[in-house]
Amino acid sequence: MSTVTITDVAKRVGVSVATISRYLSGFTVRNEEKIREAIIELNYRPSAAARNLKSGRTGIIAIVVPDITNPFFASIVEGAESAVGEDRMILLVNTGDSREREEKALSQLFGRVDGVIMAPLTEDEQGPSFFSQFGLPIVFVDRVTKDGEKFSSVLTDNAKGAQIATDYLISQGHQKIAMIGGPCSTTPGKKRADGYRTALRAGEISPLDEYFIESDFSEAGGYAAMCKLLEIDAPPTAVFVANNLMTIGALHALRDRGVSIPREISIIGFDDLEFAELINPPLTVIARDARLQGSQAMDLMIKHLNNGGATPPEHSMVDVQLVERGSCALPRESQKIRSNKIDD
Amino acid sequence: MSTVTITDVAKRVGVSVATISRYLSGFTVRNEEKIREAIIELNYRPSAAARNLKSGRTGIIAIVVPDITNPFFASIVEGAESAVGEDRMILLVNTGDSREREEKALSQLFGRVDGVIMAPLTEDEQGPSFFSQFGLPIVFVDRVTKDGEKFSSVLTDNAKGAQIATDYLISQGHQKIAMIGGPCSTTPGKKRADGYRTALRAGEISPLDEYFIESDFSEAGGYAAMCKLLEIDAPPTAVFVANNLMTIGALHALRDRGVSIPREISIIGFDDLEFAELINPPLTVIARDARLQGSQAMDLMIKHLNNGGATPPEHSMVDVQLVERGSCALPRESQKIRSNKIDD
DNA sequence: AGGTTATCTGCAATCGTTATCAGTAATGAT
DNA sequence: ATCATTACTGATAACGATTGCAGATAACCT
Repeated sequence: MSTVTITDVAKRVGVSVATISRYLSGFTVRNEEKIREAIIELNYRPSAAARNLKSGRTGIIAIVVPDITNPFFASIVEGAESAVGEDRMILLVNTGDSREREEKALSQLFGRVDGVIMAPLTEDEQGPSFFSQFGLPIVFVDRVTKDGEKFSSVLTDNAKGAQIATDYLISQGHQKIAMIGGPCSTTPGKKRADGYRTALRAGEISPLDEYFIESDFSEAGGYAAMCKLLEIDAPPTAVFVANNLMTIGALHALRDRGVSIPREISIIGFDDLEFAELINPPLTVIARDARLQGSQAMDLMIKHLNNGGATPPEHSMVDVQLVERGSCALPRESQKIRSNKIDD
Repeated sequence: MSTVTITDVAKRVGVSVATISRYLSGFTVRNEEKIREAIIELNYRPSAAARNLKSGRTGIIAIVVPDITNPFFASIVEGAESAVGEDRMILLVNTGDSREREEKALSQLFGRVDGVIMAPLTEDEQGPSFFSQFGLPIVFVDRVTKDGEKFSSVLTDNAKGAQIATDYLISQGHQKIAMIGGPCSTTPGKKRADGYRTALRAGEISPLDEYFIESDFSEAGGYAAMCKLLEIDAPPTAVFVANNLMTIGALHALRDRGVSIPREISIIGFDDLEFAELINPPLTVIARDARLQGSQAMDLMIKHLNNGGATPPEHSMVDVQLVERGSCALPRESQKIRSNKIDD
């Protein structure tokens, strides 16, 4: 039924396939009217496969993210989608934080897409030219890898964000400031930890190993990390949590143990949440425009493709800002927690 | 560089392209070892485009959703992704609630994908065989259209969910029960409104027009609707909100006006939220397994494709359940609100 | 009308793969 | 040694579109 080819249209009109093809490509041809009619009557749609084969272009850009249910990545995807334009589409790959799937996806993507926008799982672990081997144009978003220099990227100012968060806590009088971080093998994990330590040192507080927990950017990880922090002899009076999912986990942990925010502990998250104002107290966060990151990545990719893949890598940086709400306050109650713990 | 074809491999090994092709398809050939080596050395990857052209299959399944940043749809996508299997991939289209983009996507998808899993925007408005015209296998998820009978679908038991929610409010003693609904042109919008009314009648409460607001499933819509409800002379003592985004909006509205939940008003949402336990009070909702809906839809699609597209449409239904938390209570304070309003 | 452009046209090659078909080599049976 | 069977191979025609080339038609000028 739906196997109408350009030949069928040509026969119907009584011209050669070349003429139909030219009509489709926008050239002026003699029987435009009849061709238009024939196409509609036959319900002809050009075969994408055949076009790809001839042109080598697919009109599809892949976007590879670790977890689409993370609102941050969903926003990146939405941003990319909004910038993709009329004549291209997005192919989504959700790697589910599996490196194996990430690699398989990349190799399957070859030939199916014109380019890949991706948030890679880790910086290290792969060889230095791991991503080059696939022969695909890549734009990294949110995270880079060792061969980051070879490809364009759109990052957040992670270090700055972490620094602002930590500074803010210091300015409120906190000294015992903990951090629940992401994997240091990832760009945001590493940079945010750096920013945290830089701010501490600038505030003449020496970073304690005990107060830094390297977690995994997941809700469960945030939960576990917060529990661990609460069990320390001298628990922190404030915690900076390095991403949204871990923040949710941390909040759950605090809620389950009945720890009051910000009376007993102050908390600041990285990445805003749709419901940050709705929780009690409203959550103070470091926010950034994820949609913008996605659309910028797409812009970079399209620019690259439209230039025949001849553009040099470009690196862009999205700004962060502090959104003050109610989850941080003076550390006046910190003694109380400590004495409680000593009773155990 | 990356233009290594099957011919190159054949030359290298000293056999014909046919042999290489057969090797790739799993037949036993004489020089397996040499072929394997040559493929690796040359970094040969079969052209997806050429294969598509020959076979007519792309190995790609599209998933079309109105809004990927809605956690519900993100979960559907994740579920579908998890069930897609080794040899297929997912192409995501985010229509942004635009019917124009939905239609354009569908026509662009033809030939690029083997099938489409979609949550259509509206049931009506399009002609009865609108979706048939594209000649694509479709599985509807969450929503159906007029030609729903022709295609498989995976729906939620929307009416039942709405009924349970309303019953629950009635059982707590509420009489003035409002609903913030979705567009009645959509399946969930219509069915949930039906369930709400059915439950009211069963409880011998006659549905008031004033208490039913047809909104648009968006956060802003939920906000506006809740504001409207609060301005009624005899405002409701309980509200059933028909989806997650509108619930967020409604909560924001209540918060902005300082209305206390559940003291002054009880609220129950449709679709659970990651943070439902974190808000104050924890939100009572009707929950369902969105991931499961996604994976079931994918299963149906794959089954259909593997049978050569010869399977009859199947319709499956995902169950709902009440998750009691703290946002609903007895309507004891309702008089107070009313008297306030009379003062105006 | 005749000659020169300017437009448009059809033919056929091409993209990289798979499937068909006829053919060759190896094996086994007699 | 002959023939039948099996197991593999290579040449080639598709798949459906695009494009360079050469030829045809139309338009334009004197």
